[in-house]
Formats: sequence, C-alpha cells, structure tokens
Amino acid sequence: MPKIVDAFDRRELVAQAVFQLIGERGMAHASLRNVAAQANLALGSVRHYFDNQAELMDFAFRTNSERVHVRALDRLEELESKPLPAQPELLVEKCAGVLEALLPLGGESSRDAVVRMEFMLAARTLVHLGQAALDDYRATGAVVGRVLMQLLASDLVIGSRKPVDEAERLIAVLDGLSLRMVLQPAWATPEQSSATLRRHLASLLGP
Amino acid sequence: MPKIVDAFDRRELVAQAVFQLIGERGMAHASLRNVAAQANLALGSVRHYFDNQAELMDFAFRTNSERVHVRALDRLEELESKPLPAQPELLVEKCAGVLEALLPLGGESSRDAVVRMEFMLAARTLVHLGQAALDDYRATGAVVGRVLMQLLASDLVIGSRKPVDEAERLIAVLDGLSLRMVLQPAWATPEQSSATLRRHLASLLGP
DNA sequence: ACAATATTGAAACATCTGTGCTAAAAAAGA
DNA sequence: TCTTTTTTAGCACAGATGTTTCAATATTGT
Repeated sequence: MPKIVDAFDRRELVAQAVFQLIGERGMAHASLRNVAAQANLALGSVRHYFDNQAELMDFAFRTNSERVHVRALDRLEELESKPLPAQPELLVEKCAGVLEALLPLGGESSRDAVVRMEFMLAARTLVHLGQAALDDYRATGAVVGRVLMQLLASDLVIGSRKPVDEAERLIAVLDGLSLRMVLQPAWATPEQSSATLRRHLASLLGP
Repeated sequence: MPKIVDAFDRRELVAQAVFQLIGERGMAHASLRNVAAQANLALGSVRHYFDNQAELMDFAFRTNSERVHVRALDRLEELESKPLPAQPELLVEKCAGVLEALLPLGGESSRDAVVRMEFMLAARTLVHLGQAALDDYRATGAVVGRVLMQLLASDLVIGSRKPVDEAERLIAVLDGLSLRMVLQPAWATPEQSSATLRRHLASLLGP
C-alpha cells in the first residue's frame, strides 16, 4: 500500500492557503495555481484532494465559518453553564465577550472575519456557495439569539422589548461593526467597536 | 470637425453597463469585454473613453457613490430647511426617510447598494479604488452625522448621549441592515429593515 | 525485493483577460 | 466635395485560469 497522507489534514492545509490569499489579496487571487503555490504544493496535488475549484471553495468557506462559530459557541456555553451575574455591568461584559468572537478584533479572528466577508459577498453570485452562506447565517443567528435570551431573561430589561426585534437590531450592529473593521481598519479600531457593542448591550438593559 | 459625442453621457452609459453587470453577476464579470457588450459598444469604443480598466472602475465607483449620496442629501436638506416636528414619531419618521436613501429598499436604490458593497469590498485589495472608498465613507459619515444632529438637538433626547458614540452605532446599524439585504434579500425584507431602523431611532429619543 | 497504489509533477488545451496597435468609418467644417 | 478628427472596429500578443490527461515518484504491505 502507498503513502497515506491524512486527507483531512491536507485539505485543511490547503484551506489555510486559501485564507491567506483571500485575506491578503482578495478572492480574485484565490486561483488554484496561487493556492497551490501558497501551500507549497503542485497544482496536481491540490486537484488530487479537491475535484473542483468549486469544491475547494465550498470546503474553505465552511471551514472558515466553522472556526468563527466554534469560537463563539465555546464562550457561549461557558456563559450558559453558570448563573447569570446580578449586576448589569457584569452581564453586559459576559455577553459582549461572546459576541466579540464574531468581530475582527485582532489576531486570528481578524483574518477569519475578512475571509468570511469575502466569501459571503462571493456567495451572492456564486451559486455553489449559496448553501454554505445560508448555513453560516443560521449559525450566527443562533448565537446571537441565545446571547440575547440571556440578556432579556435577566429581569433587568427595561420596557417591553420584543426579542425578535432586538435580535434583528443586534445582528445589524454586529454586521455593521464587522463590515467597517474589515473595509476600513484604520478608521474602525477594535477598541472603538468593542465599546460600541457594549454600549448597545447596556442600552438594552438600562435606559 | 468630426462627430462630437458628449463624452460625459458616454461615460455614464458605460458606467450603467458596469452597474448592471456587477449587480447581476458580480465584480468578477465586469471585464472590459463584458462591459462593452452590455453597453452595445465595441471593446475599442470603451477603451476610447477610458484609458484603463482602473480608470473605468474608479469612475463607475464614484458615479455610484454620488448617486446614493445625492439621494440622501436631497432629502436631508429638505429636512434641515423646515422646523423640526415636535412629536417624536414625526421626527423619527423624517430622519428615517433620509437614512433610508442609504439602504437597498427596492428600485434603483437596491441595485445601487449592491454595487456599492461590491466596490467597497473590492477597494480593500484594489489600491486604485482606495481613495474613492475613503471619499464614500466620509460622505455617508457626514449624512449620518447631520441626521443625528437633528435628532439630538430636539431636546426630546433622553439621558446624556454622546453624539459621536451614537453616530458610530447608527452607522453600524445602517451598514448591517444594508449588508444583510444585499447578501440575503430573501431573509431581510425592506419592511423589516425599515422597521428596525425606525425602532433604533425611536430608542434614541424615548426609552 | 517486489508490487500496488496513493501522491506528485508536468504538459497541453481552450477560454478569458487587459492592453497596444492599426485601420476603417463617420460626421462636421471648409 | 474635400479634409480633418473623433469615433468605432478589429486583430494580435502575452499572461492567467480551470480542466484534462498522462507519466513519474514515493511509500507501504507482502
């Protein structure tokens, strides 16, 4: 029997190369040849693990989406496992900590968010990425929804806010902050966005 | 002297073709040949009015950006020219009317917003579009800032909100709503986004 | 050592891209 | 009508892309 290279590892290594290329030079430069070069592989090798470019892109998209949401879900489950803090400030802090996993606040999460945005926009016209985009949307919707439940359940909430409405607004805030940091990182700093997110969450509790 | 075709009209006609292509098939398909075909022109003709593809894209970007902001500024100046309504509901309605010019709520504004988003993301890696993207950001920042001034000046505002902070948040809401409608028009309807925007504005006045 | 087969490498093909260059067509002044 | 100059059209080139095809390499079980 021949050499057995763990196919999963190999595919993820190629996906990493895709992320690097998209992050630094944009989706247009994520060609098979560029990806192969970035991963130090031959074009034939890449095509041995992925039948199509479409399959490669779908895999990379889903891998990226999973990375982001796993980060958020880890923090979320840690939040849900403990009793909620009684003070509003602490509660806001906890919830913001979860949601910040969805923002490009530096390090790995920054490149992930950029790549995710590129994939999302690409999925608008590349039909074979449509399902992955839908799955991504559902995943972030679930995260935001669960965080919001924690907030609104803590009888600290003022007035009668409809959870669905506030989820819609909170998702908009998150997407907007994310978009701005991706497109104009010089203008939208992590500290600024972080603070804006916290202010928004606080405004859901106090007036 | 030869035939004199109004160069401005011609350039805008070509830009229209660019918008159509980007809106329907994405930035990647906005090649010179596709643009020429879409505009019923020969490749040589397009190149007669634009030296580069870079120049064409820059012109199209700025034309698109101008369309969006002119729509908003028209409504804004009409708002600023009259005394502010005393009732909170009417004030919110007026301000929302201005800001809705920045959202893809159907008709021409929908395609404009989609195209604008594609250009913005493209400008992240295409350096020759960087300046146009910056100018666009400044323009929407100015619009949002002026609308917010109207709101906060109307001694209806509750608590002590810092205008800069609220501008940041409002821009995020607008960008987020816009992004979602562009990427998932089936999930984010105009009515929904419109309502969310109004709720956000109302929350700046009442608790 | 040998054979089987996953893995790699490379060449070729058709298509598309931006750009440079040249020449035809067309229209308005003389 | 003739001339001038914009406008249009088309060819050609070099480069890049996805895909197909086929041969060479390398590694593991026997």
